[in-house]
Amino acid sequence: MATAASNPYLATNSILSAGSIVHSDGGGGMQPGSVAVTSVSGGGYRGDPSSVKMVQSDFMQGAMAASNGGHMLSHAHQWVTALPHAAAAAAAAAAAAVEAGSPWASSPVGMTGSPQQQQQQQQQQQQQQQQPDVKGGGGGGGGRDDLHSGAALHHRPPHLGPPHQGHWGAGAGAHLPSMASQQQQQPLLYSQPGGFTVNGMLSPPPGSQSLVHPGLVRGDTPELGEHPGHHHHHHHHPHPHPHHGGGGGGGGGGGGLNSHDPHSDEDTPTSDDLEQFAKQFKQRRIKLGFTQADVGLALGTLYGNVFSQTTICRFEALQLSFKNMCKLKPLLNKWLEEADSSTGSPTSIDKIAAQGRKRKKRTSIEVSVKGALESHFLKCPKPSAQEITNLADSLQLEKEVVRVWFCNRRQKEKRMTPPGIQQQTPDDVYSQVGNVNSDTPPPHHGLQASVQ
DNA sequence: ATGCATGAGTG
DNA sequence: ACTCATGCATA
Repeated sequence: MATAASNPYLATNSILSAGSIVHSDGGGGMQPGSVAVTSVSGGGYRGDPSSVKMVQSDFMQGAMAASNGGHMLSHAHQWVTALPHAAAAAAAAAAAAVEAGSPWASSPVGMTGSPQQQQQQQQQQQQQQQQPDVKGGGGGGGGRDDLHSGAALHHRPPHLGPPHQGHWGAGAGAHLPSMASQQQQQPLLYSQPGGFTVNGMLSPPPGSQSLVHPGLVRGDTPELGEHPGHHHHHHHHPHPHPHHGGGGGGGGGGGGLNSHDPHSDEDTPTSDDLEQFAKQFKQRRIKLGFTQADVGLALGTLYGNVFSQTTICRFEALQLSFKNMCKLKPLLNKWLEEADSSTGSPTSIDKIAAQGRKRKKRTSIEVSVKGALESHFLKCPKPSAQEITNLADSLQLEKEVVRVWFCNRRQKEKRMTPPGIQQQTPDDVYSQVGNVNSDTPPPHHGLQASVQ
């Protein structure tokens, strides 16, 4: 629509324009109430070309793209600008630093029915190993995706599943114990530049060797068990679980060692575990006085993977895919341990700032339009290119916007935590026994409980 | 807390 | 072009 026509994005750089005007797409068709507007934030973005320090993750991506021949998928149009030159240099450095040795345990796994299957068996596990490369801990180089595991990727039988997408939490039902394929990512710690102590908030105890045990020992893994027989018994016990000690303090002196949770670190997390953990995590985090953002940064300084507030938030709310939850749990768990062990640490977090990437301004879609999209989604979650085009046309939105909307919508369906399914009372155990596949009805969100 | 966006990896 | 993991920018 107008936006497309006017092509606001390229203009760019214009941060200046921002401030006050909304880019007028007006020309064409902006009628109140019918189109999407893209809002401009006051500052636009903060591009700081001079910043040498980039967030690792971004940096990595940039580097990779570059090395790829710089061929980023060309989308319709790119709103981004080129990468800062700094990236290149940094990349080189990182590359040099890279060294092999990825201790990733390869867990042989087998996982089969993934809890979240979709009606069409598309590729779901493809992403299991998204980044095979080893990137060592070079100075700072850890990318965000250094983890990931499993190497095994075997196609699963196309058993057509029920058209339901299982929400893992939901049904609570069947969580198979074995969907694991978990990995443990290597904790690469990057060597910090000498004299530059960037430790996050918690200073690791002097002999902190903590992170380095990859733990690959566990015998190989079980193969899993996905019994074809699909008899899933879900128990779904609410297990109130014994809190592990903690307590803050409690233990102070002790020495105690009861360590607690049965499933603490590595072991296959089950949905319940995750749910449990997330809850506890949030609670402790708050108690300790950290924000979600703090945690995200701390993970970066501690383990080399920075995460945003968003991700932490989603983790706590269980709004990530099962796999993703599993990936993050160990890291957060580690943080938690460190965090509450260190009393009164000076939460010093150095701000890393900046990334100089420009993003397309967020388009806000009108409610009415959203409604329309919703309806279409119900009818057809995966519209063809052509359909997207018409739809976009009729709604007066850019095609790209519509496409993305659908992608995001699908993701939302997948990750589930239909808010609402948290844990129910023990009684429900009975109720579930019979339904083999109790598909989770569309969890209309609506109730979200926990507040923060 | 979430909506829209980007990009790597896969077909 | 899609899925998935993530995150900036917002509400």
